[in-house]
Amino acid sequence: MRIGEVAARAGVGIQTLRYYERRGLLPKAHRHPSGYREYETLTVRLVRFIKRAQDLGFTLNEISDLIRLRENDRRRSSEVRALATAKLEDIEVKINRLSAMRRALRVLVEECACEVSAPSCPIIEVLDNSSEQPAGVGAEV
Amino acid sequence: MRIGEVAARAGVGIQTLRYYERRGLLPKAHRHPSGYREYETLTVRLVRFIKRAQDLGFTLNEISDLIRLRENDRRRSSEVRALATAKLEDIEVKINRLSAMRRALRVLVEECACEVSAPSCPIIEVLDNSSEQPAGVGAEV
DNA sequence: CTTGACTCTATACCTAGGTACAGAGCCCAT
DNA sequence: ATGGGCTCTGTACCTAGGTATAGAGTCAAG
Repeated sequence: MRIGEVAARAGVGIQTLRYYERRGLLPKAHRHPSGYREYETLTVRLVRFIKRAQDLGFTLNEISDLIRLRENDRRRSSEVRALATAKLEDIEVKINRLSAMRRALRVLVEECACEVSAPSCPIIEVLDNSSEQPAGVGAEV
Repeated sequence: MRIGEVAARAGVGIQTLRYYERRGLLPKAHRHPSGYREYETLTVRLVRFIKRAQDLGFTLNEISDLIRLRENDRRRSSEVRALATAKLEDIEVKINRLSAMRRALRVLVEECACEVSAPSCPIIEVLDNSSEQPAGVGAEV
């Protein structure tokens, strides 16, 4: 698969793929004698993963960490494990905060639905407290 | 409360607050005769909300929408409701994707814990499928 | 009544994450 | 064997979201 097809399938520009390669987010592509890059289909999924992780607020460096986690499984396991655990906590926090936002928005939608004005603003209120326990406690999905 | 205190409490720079005001994310601050801005304590929470929402992958424009939702509760309710519902769906998607990442990372942490190598990579695998369920919206990128 | 910390506006600059040329080399259907 | 459409490298440019600097005014403790 050549770069244009990967780009089309993953929904990004060609430049972006080359940029990711330079950044080390994508492995150096295998090259044809002509110099053309050749990709496996896995790459498409990898790129989609990157875009989604970005949409979840991770930076490219963080995403790089996440991706690298998969290659290292066995070797240097304590180090890898520490990183995975740290990322896991970040994710828990994000989930908690999003859950809080969801709750607030649901209240808002219901209020709008029955044309009754809100007593106070749920959106900001909820986020004040409900997000600092990254131990799978609050709001399971 | 003056701008420096708000900045310190919210954990951002002074410039950032002025920037948010210019962007319309924060309401125009009330002014002293001297020209100094005066803030209520609510502003600190509002700013923290903004930073957290950013960390969850929302742009300042999207955050602006979210903030504006609270003021509009009753009037133009169908419009507000539509926006709130749309945001709610974005949030569901994010939560689903984060949950998928969490599942994948948990697998990884457990594998590392017992020193056994992974059969395949959970991280990218999981994200392929598990994120498109909230109200049949086909994730555009 | 001065001195040091704070604030004002305006403008310039910075990083992250792309995106767009320019000029050249492939590929392949006609 | 050639023209249209790929791809290559390299460099320049762009947007979002700040961050820093300059030059001037303000506040309050000593």
